[in-house]
Amino acid sequence: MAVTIKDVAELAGVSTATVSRVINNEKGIKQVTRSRVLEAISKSGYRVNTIARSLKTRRSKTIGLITPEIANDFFMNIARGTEEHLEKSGYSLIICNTNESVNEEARRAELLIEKSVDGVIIIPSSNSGSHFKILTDAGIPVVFADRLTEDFEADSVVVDNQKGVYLAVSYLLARDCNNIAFIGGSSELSNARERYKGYLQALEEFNIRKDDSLVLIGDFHVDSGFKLMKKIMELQTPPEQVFIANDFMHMGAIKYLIANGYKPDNSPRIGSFDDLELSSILGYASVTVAQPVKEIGSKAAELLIKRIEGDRSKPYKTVQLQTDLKISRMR
Amino acid sequence: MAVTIKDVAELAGVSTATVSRVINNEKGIKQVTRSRVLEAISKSGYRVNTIARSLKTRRSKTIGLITPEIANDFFMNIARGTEEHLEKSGYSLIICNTNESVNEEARRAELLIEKSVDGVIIIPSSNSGSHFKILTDAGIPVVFADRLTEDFEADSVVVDNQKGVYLAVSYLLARDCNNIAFIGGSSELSNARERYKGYLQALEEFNIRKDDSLVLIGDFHVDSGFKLMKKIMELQTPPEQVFIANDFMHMGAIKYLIANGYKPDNSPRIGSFDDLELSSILGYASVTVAQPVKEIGSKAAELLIKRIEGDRSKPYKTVQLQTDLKISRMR
DNA sequence: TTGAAAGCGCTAACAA
DNA sequence: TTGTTAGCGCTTTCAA
Repeated sequence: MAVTIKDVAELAGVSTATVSRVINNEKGIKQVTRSRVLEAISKSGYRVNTIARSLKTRRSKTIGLITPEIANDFFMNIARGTEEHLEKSGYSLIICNTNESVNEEARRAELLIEKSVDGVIIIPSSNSGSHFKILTDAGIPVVFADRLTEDFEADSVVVDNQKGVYLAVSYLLARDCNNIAFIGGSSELSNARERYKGYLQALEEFNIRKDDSLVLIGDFHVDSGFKLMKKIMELQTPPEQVFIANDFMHMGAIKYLIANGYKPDNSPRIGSFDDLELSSILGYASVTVAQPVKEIGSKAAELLIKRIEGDRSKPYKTVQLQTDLKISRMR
Repeated sequence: MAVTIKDVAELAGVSTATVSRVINNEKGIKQVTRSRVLEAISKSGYRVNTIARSLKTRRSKTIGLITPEIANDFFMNIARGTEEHLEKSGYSLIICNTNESVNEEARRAELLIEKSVDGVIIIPSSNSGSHFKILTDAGIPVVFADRLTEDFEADSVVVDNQKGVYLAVSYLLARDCNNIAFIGGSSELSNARERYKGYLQALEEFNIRKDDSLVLIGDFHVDSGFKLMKKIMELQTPPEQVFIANDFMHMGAIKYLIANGYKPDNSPRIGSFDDLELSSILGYASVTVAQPVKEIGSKAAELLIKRIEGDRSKPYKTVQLQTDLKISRMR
């Protein structure tokens, strides 16, 4: 049986209330008493029982992260930002993997309520978020990260996807090229939609008619990048540039090119969203829209803690982080 | 204020004890009573408060994962395996990032005790594990994953590192080559040591004298792979093969080769531990020792749950998973 | 500046 | 088969 506040109280010859006060660093305690308690604590090897504390205070100092995938570099960089920030404020992180399933999202939300988490950060796996209402109904604040849903509003941290792509594509258009394919993601994802908008916006600005055969929609996974790049290379005249809307599809596309003997100088240049370790070194890259991934996570944590510890009634707040255009090289 | 077991009891016209029994699916309850309670539960929107339950039962149904890094593909694949397994058994996962710092490891262990986790899975960041003793002292079972420590014993799940490398290197030696460099990791890490042993074992078997200029030790990160590959290519006569002991250094090495214009046919072939998405496609790879990453995590979870729910006094158990040798192609 | 005591929501003897 | 009740370890009034 572990040592409790009661043991400490006896040892120090004070009441449990006093021990509690010392633990919580309250003031209005005589210095002598405090040090007597502190000594009893270290002598006895006392450790708070946060479960008991939570039951009383109704705060678990734990927050949940609902993510479509746990073994995913991008999401886990968000998680890292979150964890670091929370850590500083004394919160722990429960990670829930949903495998991109809405059902799982709902189940995990339920579970997190039962765990009495103080707040939840969600990277939604689709457009629908109404199943997260149970969280706010239970009084648990929610922050969306990276993506938004269409039917549920909350605080959120996203990147300016449209602008990022717009700047990249128009950079390319302003140079040699007016022939840019686009490999995008499902319209189920807000960020995929925004990125596509950025592409269209750039075309429009340069008075270029959208060519439907150059717009391909994948699912943000490696395989689909591979397949769609194949489609592009099988066009009668492949474009000079291909803009790919996320890193995994980018990876797949490069795999296709390499596997089929397309060297950087006899294949389209690749513009992309997200940094990809090897890509620029391989020599296919033209431009890259880099996003502040960790910051998405830390900012989300910041927003969430503000909600938890501060005013919950304020209007929802959306933080939009800016991307960074990196020029690799042109043809 | 959330609805409690008491509210449900009143609504159903039974005692709280009965409600508790229904919630916990105990038998020996009249069918009528059970359904009346169930109805009251769904009508009232009752949800268990696991905090209160934990305080009473002294089980939090939560386990901690202490990992050197959270945004790391390898570790998070372990985490994924763990999460999936735990999920099925009704446990949640608190993830703690230690940034490869022993101090942080100790801090996080402390924190996890306060959180009353039922068990902890640790991917240690070094040889020393004595600071984890506080966990077992507090009655919390521990399982090491991927690596072992020298001064603290516990259940563990590792891969047969030595054999994996031994098989790979001797495969190479049995073919054309007797000229294999080795890029390894710090002797602070048990897996790095084992892999090196495997290299030595293979050399010995083929009666090849170890050439110290061909053994380079890095830190398992990308940069060090880059630098060490550079060193190798600057040798008077670079070796025919280089075996690289982890995926990040492998990545770094390939980066170096590409950045410096070494094509697959004018550079050493690369044998490696861990699969690397692009490597075999790029054409540098000779052999790869693939490890069952997710399984490390799920097996660790399995062991841990057994300890938690079963006998704690049995001798420590080490599960050694086997690797898989993948032949890419020879020169 | 300190202590007594109630109670957070649940489970588990024990009694009926 | 069900109910009564004590209590898990803590915080927090309220009173002293």
